[in-house]
Amino acid sequence: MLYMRSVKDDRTARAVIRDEALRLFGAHGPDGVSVRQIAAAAGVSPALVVHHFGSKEGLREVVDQHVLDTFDEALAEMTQPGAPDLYDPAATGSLAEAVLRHLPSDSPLPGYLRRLLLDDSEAGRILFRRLFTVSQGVLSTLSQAGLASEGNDPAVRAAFLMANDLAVLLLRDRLTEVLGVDPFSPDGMRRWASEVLAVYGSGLLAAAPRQEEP
Amino acid sequence: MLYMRSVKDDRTARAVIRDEALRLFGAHGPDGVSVRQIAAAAGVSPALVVHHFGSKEGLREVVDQHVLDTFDEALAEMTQPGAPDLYDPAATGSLAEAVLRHLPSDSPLPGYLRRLLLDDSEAGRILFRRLFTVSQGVLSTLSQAGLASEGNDPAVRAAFLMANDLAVLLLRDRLTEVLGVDPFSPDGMRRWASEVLAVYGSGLLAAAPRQEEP
DNA sequence: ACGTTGACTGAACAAGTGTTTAGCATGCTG
DNA sequence: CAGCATGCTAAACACTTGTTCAGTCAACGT
Repeated sequence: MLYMRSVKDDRTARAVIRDEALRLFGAHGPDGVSVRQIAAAAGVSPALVVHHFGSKEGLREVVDQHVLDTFDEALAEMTQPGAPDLYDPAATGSLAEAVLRHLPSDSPLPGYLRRLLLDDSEAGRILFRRLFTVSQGVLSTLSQAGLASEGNDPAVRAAFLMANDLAVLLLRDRLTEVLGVDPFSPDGMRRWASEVLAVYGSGLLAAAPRQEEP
Repeated sequence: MLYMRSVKDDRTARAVIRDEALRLFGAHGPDGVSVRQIAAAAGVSPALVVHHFGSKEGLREVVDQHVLDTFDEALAEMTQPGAPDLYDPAATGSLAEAVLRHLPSDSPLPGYLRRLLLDDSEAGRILFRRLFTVSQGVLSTLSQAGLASEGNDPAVRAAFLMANDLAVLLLRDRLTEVLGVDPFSPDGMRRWASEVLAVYGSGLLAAAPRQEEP
């Protein structure tokens, strides 16, 4: 448990520290992890952590920025080339899901993004604002395409859709427990998206259509 | 700042400690608050805290239980007598809001409930399960009254509605920032509920009706 | 009046925190 | 080769943490 770095690892020690910090911060929060734990996970001495990043706070800022960059990259990837996913009405409520599908299933990024959104940090504010802008853009595009209405209060409607979307990420573990299925698993995503689509499509009142077989 | 207790305060010191812990835990999380800070806020010595509660962990458990009890009380109040709020279709998406309206606007309870839902604690699991059951009950009742459909996947639909509802609580500060209005303020609740009602009523596609004037 | 119980405090303790310092290699550059 | 920066560590520092201990004070029952 002391030395976590595998024998073949061409990342610099600095990168290893950053990655382990990302993983541990995401899992337990910055206050729930000590510099010594990060150092042990990275297989280095505690002093090296502060040597590379100045302080624990400095490390946190670097990780924040790194996560923000990675997220932007993933977002740009799916918003630029053809963008079949984003502006598909069937994908309306799964913006976050779409981003997460671009990541390995054991990625520490979702957990860290979750904390960014929940904790009161500058990076979190930036992230949230960016997501809100995207949500507004999607709603606007759908509206112009005649696939949705912006409603009486477009800003609130965009916020509502985004909040609903993020709720799955924020409450993932809890939902997994009561539903018996991880909403981010293939099966869970199918079931969740199906209901979201039904409600967004024609409201709560509409009679349930037959289960469609693909 | 040292002695927070007002001169007239008939609560026992034990109750004062519990209340201050509730407030501080809700604001900064149990790990973000020291026993000394709680003691100072309550105007007592740190030793008295552990004298009454055994340990910091013991205090946390008592506060958890206290919050759970208070919440159940508030829930029972609005689910029993006539229950005009709960099973009103116009109140579908505002279960949490309805509970919060029963509290003073500066109550520390919402913040603590938020942490219960987000952190991985036993009390949080119980709370979430309880909320899920209520959501299922509401959906079932609305369905029997012909005011909503349970959809193809009633459990997921109930979870979806609950998650959307809770998202406002979890993201309150962030939403306040991008929208410029607190979604729990009278104005914010009106705007938010209006969009929720519109979407739940007839989906995203429906044309925006005229703003209704009461 | 005495003794016991309970609320309560100041001081101390062991453990863990982030950070500093001095020093050891190693490898590049003059 | 000398010199200097770089990556890195062990040890220590000052501080905070939760908790313990000995003891004071007031209230209450006998």
